[in-house]
Amino acid sequence: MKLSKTAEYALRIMNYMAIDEQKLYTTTELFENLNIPFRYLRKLMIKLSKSEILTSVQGKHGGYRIARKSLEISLLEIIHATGEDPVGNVCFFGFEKCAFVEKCAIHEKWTLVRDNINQVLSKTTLAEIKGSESTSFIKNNISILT
Amino acid sequence: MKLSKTAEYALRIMNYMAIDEQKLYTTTELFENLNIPFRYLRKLMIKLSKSEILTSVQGKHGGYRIARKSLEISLLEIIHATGEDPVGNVCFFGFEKCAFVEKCAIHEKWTLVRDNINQVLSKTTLAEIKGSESTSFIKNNISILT
DNA sequence: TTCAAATAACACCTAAAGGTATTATTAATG
DNA sequence: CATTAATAATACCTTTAGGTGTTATTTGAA
Ligand code: SF4
Ligand code: SF4
Repeated sequence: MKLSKTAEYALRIMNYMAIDEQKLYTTTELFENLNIPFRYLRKLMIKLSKSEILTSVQGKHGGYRIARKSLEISLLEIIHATGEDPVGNVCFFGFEKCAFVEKCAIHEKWTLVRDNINQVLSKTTLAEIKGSESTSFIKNNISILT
Repeated sequence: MKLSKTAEYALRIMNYMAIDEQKLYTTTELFENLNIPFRYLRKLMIKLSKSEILTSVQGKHGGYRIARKSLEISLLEIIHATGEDPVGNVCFFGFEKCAFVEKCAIHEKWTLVRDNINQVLSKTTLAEIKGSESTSFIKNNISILT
């Protein structure tokens, strides 16, 4: 189970910003800590700021601040803010309409798998997983502004 | 949880061919029943035939036959035959190396999700899910040879 | 009132998955 | 031995996710 890069990035961002919900974070600070391509990060921040989970402040000394109640939102909602749906409600074989006359033997099993994913993502809140200063990220890679 | 199109196609193919493990199936027959783009299907069949889960017979009256023990292989192995790995063993946030000093709160939960997917895909055999003549596919869409 | 430091907007580029097209090869059969 | 019906091989096209580049706008402060 791999989430899309974009979803992973959004989760990194929110997880990091949740450390201090008062603070205004600049894209540069996020870039230096989260190892996300700089310009892609900017684009993503703009997208996320349009979706109620964080707000932007323009101008000098501007930045982004996590929305008040973002700590109580689920990981699934964060992913949804990127415009994706990692769970879906699709056929195991990818058929548009069920192709079998009767349900095939994998149908229920697969439904349980999807339910499991859905549960974890929709019941886990940002507050539960957020990092802290002491568990801050290790910069694995050299980050260079492009 | 959506598998890739290619993985879904491979599963459709194997599931269908498992109905009669003796039979030699032509690409045309598969195309007419599985709603997979014709030329993409051909390419995929060649790929699958190189991976021990099915064998090809060339020439007139040729086709593909499911490998003897394919009924006992897992769904995961079928997906692997397409060159993909739907489970992975990656960080929830997509970090290459773990970015936290200590494991974050989502790590274990996400490991369980991946384990669940892995269990279902690796423990379910083709024999368990295979269709039969009576539960054959309904052709939802008009299929046109291109 | 100008400068600097931030976000916003828009357009473009790249890589990978998915899908097509064409030609070559194989082998049964009249 | 030519025909035909199948797979094999190779190359190319299309769409989309991911990533870059450039210019405009906002706003605090020298
Ligand atoms: S019964 Fe089988 S074919 Fe039908 S929707 Fe479920 S998984 Fe797909
Ligand atoms: S502990 Fe957290 S950051 Fe580290 S590998 Fe696990 S999910 Fe990723």
